[in-house]
Amino acid sequence: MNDVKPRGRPPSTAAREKALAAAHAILMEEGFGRLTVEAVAARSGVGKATLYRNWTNACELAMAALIDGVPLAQPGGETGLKAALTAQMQALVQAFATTRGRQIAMTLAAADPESEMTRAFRNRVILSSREAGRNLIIEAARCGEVPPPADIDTLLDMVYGPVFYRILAGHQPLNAVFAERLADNAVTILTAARP
Amino acid sequence: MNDVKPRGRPPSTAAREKALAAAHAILMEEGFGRLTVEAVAARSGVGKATLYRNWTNACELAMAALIDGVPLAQPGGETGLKAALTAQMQALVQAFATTRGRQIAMTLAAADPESEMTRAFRNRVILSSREAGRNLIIEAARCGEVPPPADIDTLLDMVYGPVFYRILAGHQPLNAVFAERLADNAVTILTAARP
Amino acid sequence: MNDVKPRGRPPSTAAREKALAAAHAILMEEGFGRLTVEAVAARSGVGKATLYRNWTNACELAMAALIDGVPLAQPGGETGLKAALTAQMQALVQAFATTRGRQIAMTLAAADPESEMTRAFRNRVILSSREAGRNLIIEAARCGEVPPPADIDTLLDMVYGPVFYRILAGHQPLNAVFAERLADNAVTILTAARP
Amino acid sequence: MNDVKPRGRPPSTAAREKALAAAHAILMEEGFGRLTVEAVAARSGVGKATLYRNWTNACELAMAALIDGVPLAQPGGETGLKAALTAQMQALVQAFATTRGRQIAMTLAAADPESEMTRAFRNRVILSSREAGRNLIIEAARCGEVPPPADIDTLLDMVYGPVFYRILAGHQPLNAVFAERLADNAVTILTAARP
DNA sequence: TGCTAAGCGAGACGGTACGTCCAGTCTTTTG
DNA sequence: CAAAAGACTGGACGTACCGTCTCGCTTAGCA
Repeated sequence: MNDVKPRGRPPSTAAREKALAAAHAILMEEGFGRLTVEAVAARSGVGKATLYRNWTNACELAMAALIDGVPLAQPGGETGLKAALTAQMQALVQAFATTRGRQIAMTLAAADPESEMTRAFRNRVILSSREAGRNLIIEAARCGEVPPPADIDTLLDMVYGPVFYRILAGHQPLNAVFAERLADNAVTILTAARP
Repeated sequence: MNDVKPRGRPPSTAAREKALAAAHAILMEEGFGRLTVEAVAARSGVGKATLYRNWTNACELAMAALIDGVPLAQPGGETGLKAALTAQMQALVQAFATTRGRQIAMTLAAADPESEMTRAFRNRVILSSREAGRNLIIEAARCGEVPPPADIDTLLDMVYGPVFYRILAGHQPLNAVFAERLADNAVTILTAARP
Repeated sequence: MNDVKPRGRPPSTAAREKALAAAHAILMEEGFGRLTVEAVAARSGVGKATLYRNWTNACELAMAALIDGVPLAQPGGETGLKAALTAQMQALVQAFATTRGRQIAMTLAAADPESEMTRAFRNRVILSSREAGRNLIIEAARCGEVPPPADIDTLLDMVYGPVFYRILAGHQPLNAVFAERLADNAVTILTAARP
Repeated sequence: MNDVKPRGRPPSTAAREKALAAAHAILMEEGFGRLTVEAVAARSGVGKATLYRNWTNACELAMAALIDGVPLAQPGGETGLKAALTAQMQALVQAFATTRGRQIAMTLAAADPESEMTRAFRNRVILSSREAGRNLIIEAARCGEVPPPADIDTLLDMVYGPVFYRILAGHQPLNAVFAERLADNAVTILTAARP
């Protein structure tokens, strides 16, 4: 077993929470560029050393702050793949068509791609909706609503990738119509699979 | 007309070129995080003041350095939309499946979205391939090869967005098969338009 | 002979005058620390190259600007060495108990002591009053009013040095009483010379 | 009382000492003009921020470096005001007839006259010898060696001012004979007081 | 109850880069 | 051909954060 009681004062969860709250507030109010370790320390009242004890740099702290609060698409009672996918995409687009969306993209771009925290952030924030979509499609295929997809990963990227593409490039708006069209086209690809 | 001869010493194109070359080298050798104005000045022998006279910050300098050197998809003599699109996507994926790809994504994420330079960078580096794809599709529709697309913007985002999605999230590799599948699915959507 | 007609556009005395005027204004309004070549160029409309053609650096330009305008003690019709010396010292103290006094001290301290311009500045601005005092004393000795001084240079330094000492150290004010006491003590030293 | 324990890491005296030593070395080897904050940081290994935490600019740093190391005139066992004063003046002249003398004058001229550090510098470096001289004279008057001086401040300025005058203007050398003559004249003024 | 280990805030430390200012030089066009 | 205009390299400025390191003070489990 590995539950040897550690000696000494235990790490303070209060400090972690205050730090995350301050980081989140700075991200929303001032943006990723202002999210410095020093600023979080000053705003939260947590010492810099404590921050470095919990996160290796400001970027990881940002990711930790952003992980909480991304609303997971609740299943919903939609009937039919198209309706369910459309609902999920609209929720996603709404969640990312905000300040937070761009902050998330910037954070991910700046993060060390090898880091453990980056992996967790990707899975929890970027790819969780993609996995939800995968489940919808697999379920629909299991029910015989659509044929089993040939390359589901590419398909998923074609549904979820455009959202981040528009956040990054900003050439077109993120809105409900866009979400619907993405879902539509996904179903088109699925059903047009050669029999 | 507004072609009054400017007085004083004209800006040195040599300085600009040296700066861009140094910036490009740093980007490729050390990454976007090391592209500081100071480093470019030191490496290029160009004064910091001259750099600030030409670009407002290191990020714009990075964009300027990245604008040159992105290979535009040459038209190619492919016959048929699917072949042409596949060829273009494979070239794009090859171009971005490198260090440069991630650097470009990071640069764009870090850039001020309102800046003039950012707009130019987006158009020249991120969206130029998208416009090439648009031309391919419009031409195919004009020839009657496919029906005229209902929402070509969403369709284009579904083709080009996934490339940047994979660069950013890194959950799946960028390779030729992926490029082909994207092109395939795009044609599927186009041809499946309601009869 | 050396009067070969110079070819080309003759040096502009107007440029020199504008430069000196601007330098003087900056010295009085903003102080010696703000007297940069760039500031003089900007304020006077004279090109930097022209300034460097006429003065080797900002400090020399400052000295040139300060040379003009120091009021030479007019002989005055005072009778008697003590009265004449007192009058002269009071005029001097009045002239240096201003912004200009401190600027002059700073300029001299910052100047290259070997430079030609520094020598001229010293002679015209710092030492001219000392020479006037020397003349007063020599004249008085010639008239038999006082014995011929043993070491007139030390005596002169004891009269004029304290003025700059107080400017530099600022431990005591420069005023008319001080000027009078200096003159008194000088006469005391002169008359107390052992016969 | 006001002895609240300071929180946080205490300032490092080692850093201060290293900085002062480096500043002093630069002053002596390269002169006041080369005493930049950057140079002190580079030479001492102390961070720039630490320097700015302790001194507001390079000039104050220079003054701090010059304060230490000015040899205070040791009382000496001279008998008689004239001998004592001569000895003190000769020591002073010897101390200032070096590179240091001019550096000190330049530093004082360049300093902000209002600053706390400037005041300390003046008192410790410029005026300390003057106060020593004041004590000699007061003591001699107390012993009945000379009459009590009418205006001791002016007298002191006439003794010590000429030293800085010669440093600044450089029209005459600083040497032992000059020191002796200053002391002589001072005693002459003192003893010639109205009977 | 006291000991001891570890986390805590605060804040100074050596650094790196920032963006600005100015020095002094060089290269244009204008008078 | 000199003056003016102004861009150039170079270097110091003073600031902001970085990530590390003492400090003195909790806050716990262990003795």
